[in-house]
Amino acid sequence: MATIKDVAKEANVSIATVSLVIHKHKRISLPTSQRVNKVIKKLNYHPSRSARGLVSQKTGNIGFILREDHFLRSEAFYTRIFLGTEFEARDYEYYVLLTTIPSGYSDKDRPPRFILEKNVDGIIIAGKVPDSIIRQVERYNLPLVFVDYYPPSNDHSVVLIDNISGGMVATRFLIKLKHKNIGFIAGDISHPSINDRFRGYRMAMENAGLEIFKKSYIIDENDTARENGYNAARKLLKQRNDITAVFACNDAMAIGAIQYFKENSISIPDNVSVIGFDDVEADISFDPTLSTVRVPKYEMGIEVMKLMSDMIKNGKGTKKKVLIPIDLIERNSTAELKIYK
Amino acid sequence: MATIKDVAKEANVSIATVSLVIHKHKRISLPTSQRVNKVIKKLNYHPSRSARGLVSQKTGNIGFILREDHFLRSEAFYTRIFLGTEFEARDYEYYVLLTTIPSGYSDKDRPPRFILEKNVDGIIIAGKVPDSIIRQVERYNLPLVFVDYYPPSNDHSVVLIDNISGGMVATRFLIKLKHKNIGFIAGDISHPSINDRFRGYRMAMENAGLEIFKKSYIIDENDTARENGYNAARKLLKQRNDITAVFACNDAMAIGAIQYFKENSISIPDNVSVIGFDDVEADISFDPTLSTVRVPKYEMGIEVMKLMSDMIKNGKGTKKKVLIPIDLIERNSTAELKIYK
DNA sequence: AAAATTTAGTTAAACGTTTAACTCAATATA
DNA sequence: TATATTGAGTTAAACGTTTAACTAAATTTT
Repeated sequence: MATIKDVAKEANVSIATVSLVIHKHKRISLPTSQRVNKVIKKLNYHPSRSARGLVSQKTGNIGFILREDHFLRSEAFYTRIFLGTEFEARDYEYYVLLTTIPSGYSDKDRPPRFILEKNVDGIIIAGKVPDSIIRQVERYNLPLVFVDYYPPSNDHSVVLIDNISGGMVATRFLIKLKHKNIGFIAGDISHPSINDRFRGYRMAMENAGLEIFKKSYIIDENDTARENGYNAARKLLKQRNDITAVFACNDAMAIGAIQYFKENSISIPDNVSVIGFDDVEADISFDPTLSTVRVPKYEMGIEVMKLMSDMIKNGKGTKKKVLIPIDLIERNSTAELKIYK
Repeated sequence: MATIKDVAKEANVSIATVSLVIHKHKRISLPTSQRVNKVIKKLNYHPSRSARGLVSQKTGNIGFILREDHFLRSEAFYTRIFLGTEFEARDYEYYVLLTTIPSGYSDKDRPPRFILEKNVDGIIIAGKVPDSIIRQVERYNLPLVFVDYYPPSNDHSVVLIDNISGGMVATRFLIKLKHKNIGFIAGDISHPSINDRFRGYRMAMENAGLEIFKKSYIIDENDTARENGYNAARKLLKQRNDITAVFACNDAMAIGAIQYFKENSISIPDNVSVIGFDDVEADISFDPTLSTVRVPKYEMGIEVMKLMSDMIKNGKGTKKKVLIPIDLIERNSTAELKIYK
C-alpha cells in the first residue's frame, strides 16, 4: 500500500507538502493542492494510524469502560448505549475500544490496557463502577465522561437519564389512574439512578397530597433482578395488603413482581397495576405487556460521544451535565382503579 | 508517562536492551533482565501502541464488520457474537474495532476506515454481507474469518452453526412427539443458514419416512421478521389445515406464527406445536415460552476470535471450518400430539 | 598461545507521519 | 534602489519503538 513518500514522489513535491495538503494548510497553493490530491486518489493513499498517532499523540480511539457483570447480563441496556456511542463515533472518525473491569476492581488492579499503551484519546465510563477505577483513570488525565452513572466526586461531565422526572412521571401516571395506595419497590438503593427514581416517586406522591407510609415501599433488596422483584412484591404485600399499584424501579423487578402476583392469583392489571422503568426488549413479549418509562439507551450513547468529542476539541474545561428526557409508555400492566375496590 | 528511554537511562542500559528484555530475548542475561524489569515496574512503563505498531506493522486490533441493519436490529444476535469476540480478544491482547456497512454496499463504496488506515491485523465478518465488501476486503490481503455466514467463494475460514443438525434435531423432536403433519416456514431462503435448516427438516422427515408435500412449507417470505412469520402461518394454514406442528426457521417467525394462531383461536401447544430456532431473549418472556434450538452466540464469538488468532500466528494457510453444536430447548410451545386429532 | 566461537550487550537505521524552522523568489514598502 | 514582507514550498527533527548488524569481552577449540 502507498505511503506518503510514494505520493510525494509521484506528485513531485516533498512529503511535507503532501501532509500539508491533507491538512488543508493554507500555505499550499490551489494548483499544487489539486495535483497532490489527484495523486492521493490515484494511489488510494490513506495516512497510517500508527504513524500519525505516534507523532501527533492522538490515537483516534475512545476507551469505553464497563463493569463485567453489566457487560454480561442478558438485558441489552449497556450494550445499546455502547452501540449508540459506536455509531456516533463514526461521524467523528473515532473508534471505540471496549473493555470490562471486574466488579471488585481495586486500587491494586492494573488499569485497562488501552490506557497504559496510550491507545485512547478519551474515556467513557458507563454505569456504576467502583471508585477505585475512577481514581485510577483520573491519574492519566484523559478527557473523561460518564454515562448512566453519577460519580461521587461530582466534578465530571455526565450523561444521565432524568430519573427524578421519570419517577415522577410514572407515579403521576398511576395517580391519574385514581390509585392512591401506590407502592414502590427497589434494589441497590444506593445507586444514584435508583435513588432518584425513589425521589421522583416521593415528590409526586407529596405533590398529589398522598401520604407515604413507611410500609409503602420495599427498598432493601440488594440487587434489581427479577427474583428481587418477586421477593419485594411478597414483602410489600405482607406489609400492606391494600396496595393497588406498584412502581418498580426497573423492568426486571416489575416482571418479577408480576410473576409473584400471578402465582398468588392477583390479576394484573385488574387487581394491581404495575409499572416498570427502562423499557427493555422483554417487556413487549411479556404477558401482560409492561407499562414502563422508556429510557432512550441508544440516544444516551450518542450524547455521550458528542460530549466526549466536545471535551477533546474544547479542552477539559467544558464540564457538562446532560439530562436525557424519558417517555411514559402505556401498555397492559396498568389500568384505572376499579371503584368497588 | 515514562518511555523506553527513561527506563534505559534509569537502568543504565541501551533502549535496545530494554526492548529485548520486554520481548524476553535470550540474548539478555538474567541479572540485567531482572534489573530492567524492576525499573519498568518502578516507572510504570508500558510500550506505546502507536510506536510499536509503526515499526512492527502490527496494530493489536481486529476489525469486526457487520451489516448496518444487523447491527441495529433489536434482537441481540450479532451483538452477542460481538461480545464473545470482544471478551475472548482480551486473552489474546487484541482490541476489536467494530464497524458497520450499509446493506447496499457496492464496489464503489470505500472500505472501512480501519483497513485504509492500516489499523487492524485481521478482519472478522459477521453475518451475511454483500459480495462486494468481501471482494474489497480480500484486496488488502488481511487474515479474514467469517462467522455465521458462508461466503459464496468457499475458500475462507468460517465459524458456523451446525444448521443442518439443528434443523434435523428440531424436526426429529416434533416427530418424537408423534406429529406427522409438520410444516416449515422460512424467509430469506437464499441465506445459507436458513437453507440448511430447511435441509435438516427435509432430511429428518425423509429419515422418518414422512412424505413432504409441497404444501407443507412456506419459504417465500423475503425476510425473517415477526410479521413474516405471521403471514407465513396464514398461508401455510390455508394450504394445509391438518398441520399439527410448525418448525419456524427462527424465533422471530415462530413468535409471529404463534401470534397468528392465537388470533385465530388455535391454541398453542394444544392444537399446534411450534418450535423456533436461535433462542433469543424474548423467548422466555413470551407466552407460551418458546421451544427452540439454542444457538450459542457468545461461544461463536469466542470461536471466531480463536480462529483469527490462529490465522495471524500460523499464517493464512490454516483455512478451517468450525461447526458449533446446537442444543434443543424444550419449553411450552410444543406438546405431544393429542390422539383425537 | 593463537584462532574461533559464544555471550551479552550496543549502535543505528527504519517504520510513516507532523510541524517548527528555514529558504528562496516574488512582491510591497520606504 | 535597497529593504522588508509575503507566498509557497522544503528540510530536518521528532514521535517511541523494533531489530539487523556490529562489537568487545569471555570462553572454547585447535
